[in-house]
Amino acid sequence: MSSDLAVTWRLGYLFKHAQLRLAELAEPRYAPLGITGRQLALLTLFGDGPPLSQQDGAVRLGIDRTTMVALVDELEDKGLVRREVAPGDRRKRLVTLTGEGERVRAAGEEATRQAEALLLEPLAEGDADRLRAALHRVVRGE
Amino acid sequence: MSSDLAVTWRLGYLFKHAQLRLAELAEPRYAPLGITGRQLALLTLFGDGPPLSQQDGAVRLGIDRTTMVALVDELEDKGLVRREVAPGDRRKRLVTLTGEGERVRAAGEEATRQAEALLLEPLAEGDADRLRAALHRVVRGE
DNA sequence: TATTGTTATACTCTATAACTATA
DNA sequence: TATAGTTATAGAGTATAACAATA
Repeated sequence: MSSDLAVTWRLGYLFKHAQLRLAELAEPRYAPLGITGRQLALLTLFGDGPPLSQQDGAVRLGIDRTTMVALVDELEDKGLVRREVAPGDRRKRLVTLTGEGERVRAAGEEATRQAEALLLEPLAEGDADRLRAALHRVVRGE
Repeated sequence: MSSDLAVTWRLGYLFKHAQLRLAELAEPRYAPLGITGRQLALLTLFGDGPPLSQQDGAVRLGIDRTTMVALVDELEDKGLVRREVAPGDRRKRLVTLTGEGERVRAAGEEATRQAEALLLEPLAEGDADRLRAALHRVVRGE
């Protein structure tokens, strides 16, 4: 199957295939909740900490603000989030979770924990923690 | 910028952004060679070990065989690879590198080493090796 | 019948440009 | 003038279906 060619040790290959395997494990667990992994990422983002505008959220996720519009539309259509005009700046729309959105977020995060645990199963516990910490440092660039 | 919200510790987020940062570092180094990262991945795959058919290569990279057709077309148009009918099975096309393809592959792999080194710069050397090994085990699922 | 390569087609994801409203 | 949100549109990247050649 994946053999052991030089290409399988390149970071680009490893990041891509780690992502593919994680999606295989996670998406079937999100499906019963009626959401995709990307939609859950938004629920996690907007459900955590002080309310963010769409623009703020887009920057944090590394996506374009026009992409954010479509994603928020999807969640609003499902009744999982609300747009609210920001007090103090009427150009901004703060995105907050509805009760149902909060419920789906909690269930989705439990599904995420399960999928991540399965993905990391081949690693000893300390190695799993070190993997996550190393990725976090690399992504932050410090 | 990337702050320290819960979402930034999810593996899905970390894999995606690690990939984005790597691409930012690598693509400018590939550009002078006239290739993209994906094209270099093919040169690395087909330049390593015994000749592979398009189908074999597609399976190893985790892409569809119809996608492979288009990618090989690109490299063939640039004169970097050749298609050869497989001796013993006239349905198969073995993909091999031209002299120029081999030259570009070598230069590209040096560029990859530089980009990976920059990405992993925040980590101690042992941690970098452990990151790569942990990803490899996770991707192989064992 | 099954597999490999190919083509045509469609779908997903994303970004760019241009617009409205607000600052 | 600049920023936030929106819409329309276009470009990657990818997959599905159907076909020809070969096994």
